[in-house]
Amino acid sequence: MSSLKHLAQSLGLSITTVSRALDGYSDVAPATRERVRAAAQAIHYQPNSAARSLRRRRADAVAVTLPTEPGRFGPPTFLNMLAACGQRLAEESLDLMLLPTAGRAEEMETYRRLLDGRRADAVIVVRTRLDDERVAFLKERGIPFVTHGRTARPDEHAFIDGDGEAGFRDAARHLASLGHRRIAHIAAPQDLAFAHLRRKGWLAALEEVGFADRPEFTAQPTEAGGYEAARRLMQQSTPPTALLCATDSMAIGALSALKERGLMAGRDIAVIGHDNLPAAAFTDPPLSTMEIAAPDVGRQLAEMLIARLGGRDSRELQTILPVRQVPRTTHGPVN
Amino acid sequence: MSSLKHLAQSLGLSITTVSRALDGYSDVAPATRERVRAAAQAIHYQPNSAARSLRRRRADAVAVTLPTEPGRFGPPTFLNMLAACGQRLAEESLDLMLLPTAGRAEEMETYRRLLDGRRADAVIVVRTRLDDERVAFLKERGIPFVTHGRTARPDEHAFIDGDGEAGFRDAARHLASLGHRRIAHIAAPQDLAFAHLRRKGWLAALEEVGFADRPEFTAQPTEAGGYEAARRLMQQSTPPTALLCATDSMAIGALSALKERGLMAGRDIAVIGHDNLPAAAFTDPPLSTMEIAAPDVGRQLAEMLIARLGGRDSRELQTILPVRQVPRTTHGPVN
DNA sequence: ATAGATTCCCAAAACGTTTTGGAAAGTCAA
DNA sequence: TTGACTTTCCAAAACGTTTTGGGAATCTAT
Repeated sequence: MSSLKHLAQSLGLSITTVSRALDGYSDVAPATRERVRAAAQAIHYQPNSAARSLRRRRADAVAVTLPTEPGRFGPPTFLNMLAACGQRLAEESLDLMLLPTAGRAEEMETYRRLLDGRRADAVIVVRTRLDDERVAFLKERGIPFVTHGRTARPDEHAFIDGDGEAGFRDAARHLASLGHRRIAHIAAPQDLAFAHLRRKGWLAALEEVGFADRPEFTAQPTEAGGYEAARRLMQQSTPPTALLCATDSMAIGALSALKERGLMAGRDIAVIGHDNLPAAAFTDPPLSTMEIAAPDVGRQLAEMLIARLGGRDSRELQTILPVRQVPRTTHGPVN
Repeated sequence: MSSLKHLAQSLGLSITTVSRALDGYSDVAPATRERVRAAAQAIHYQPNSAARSLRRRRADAVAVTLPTEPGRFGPPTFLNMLAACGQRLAEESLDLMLLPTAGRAEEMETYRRLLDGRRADAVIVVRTRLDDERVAFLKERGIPFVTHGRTARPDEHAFIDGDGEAGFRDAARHLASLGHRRIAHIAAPQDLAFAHLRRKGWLAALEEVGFADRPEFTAQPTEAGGYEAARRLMQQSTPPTALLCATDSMAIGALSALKERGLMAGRDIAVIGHDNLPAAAFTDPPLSTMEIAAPDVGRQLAEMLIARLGGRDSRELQTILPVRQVPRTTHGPVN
């Protein structure tokens, strides 16, 4: 059964030598090495991963737990990011494990099982919350990890994030410069770090230009959430003239609500989203939005994880990516 | 280091007894069993997964390879399906590994590494193609697997799929009954099984009612693809009065192209998609579409995988889920 | 009291690698 | 020829489980 043993027997060599030949050690004669390699190739030899992990004391796997609280989904492009990340990890022969969890208790349980059982060497934290118990747990345990999005204490761990705060500040400023005086924010739940920062950027711009009126509504980061929020905001006695939405999904919902009230985005009211989803270019009218100005967040995330596994200090691994405005039609002036 | 050894020492028992106590064997005294369990709980004992896999000769993991050919992405809801699948698998303590691959050569390489190295016990095949070398490989190797979508020979393996053929047949029939005479199909690449079946359903309905005119255009299953296809189809001298789109993403792109030509979907032309994406309810006008009439495809997929791992015959594991029409506004009559 | 069951436990052998600590043979300098 | 190096190989010990095949008490039935 044992493949290495098999190989050794068929070659008349010891297991040790075969192993070392395949790993390219210098204490095996070049001729032998080649002979072993050829034989290994011939029988499609692949070291048994469990045995290797056991001996080398590492799993060669990275885990990402996926909170699937009902009604809350990540952006549709999330899988693409994971895919890019996984591809880079694969180059280091690290596998990506996807661990969906429902509810926080279950999530911590999963973490424990994972880490006490040495099933993964490192962890990716997504849908990061401002105050995130997962981060606390991982720090305490000393497991390498990178968060996608910041926590309230980002200086204490590795993370990668877009500069949503600047993006929303810039967008709100721009709207103000176009003459908007009532710039509303359609917010995502504020325990999520990205949602908090985007709101913060919006708020900063409003304070800056001295608008006391700061209409906002918080909803789930989905089309339905955006629809509901826009409907509510437009019901006010003096409704906003601009809607700055935490995500494109919300903006798409908002567009639909506006249409129902006979308003045309980009003419009667401004709408801006965030993410630049593929669908955003095809809404009616085409959605003005913003996006992280890096084509390969997933890959960079992987890179940081690899660095972390290689012992790099987490304080050197804190990336804030610039956010680029993608103006289309819906941000137009109202007056 | 060895945790089981640690436990044994601290309890004054043998490793064997501790192991068997935790596994609930009957040849350990109830009192001892409880003592061991308490101690294990106290130190958060989790069996080392590599050691366990090595000894039990199974990885307790299921792999899904994710083709990421440029320009082709899965539907945005794909991650949700995987999450649901992973959750069910977790209940059987099976982990889900996500292996993104670019290009088919790399994909087969990944399969080999995975299976020769005994890294996964079973495989999920997604983005199934009509003639799929992955399926051939897995069948030859005798690895349990389930495909998401059928191949050209679906009777020979386990699969789960929606009845896209019936869905598109029904939709086309309905359009014909509304008086449409030129019902076009916006198709996805025909090597993908789902795309082939949907086109087949459309074609069957047209043959049935005797329409000789069968306008169609094939594009990538994205908004951009749908946009391009719609534009092309509408340029014809006598353009179609209905667009049956392989996916909602394509339909969203098509809507945008129609709007540019001043056409209002649901009044001037009919549009129907497939998937019932969250965004489909919020397009303008709201998109008529269809969806798999099961809320838990991911879970069912997991269930089949588990059955397969339990030795169930693959011929008993072939699920075709009915497709339900979701009429909204865009399917309306043109005359 | 004794043979046979039953209950509770354990030593040791796997599983398939990697790595340690040599050993044997060959080379070279004196 | 001898001693010191090199080169090339290998036996054995891990890594932490699970499982096999008992063994020693204790209990039951005669």
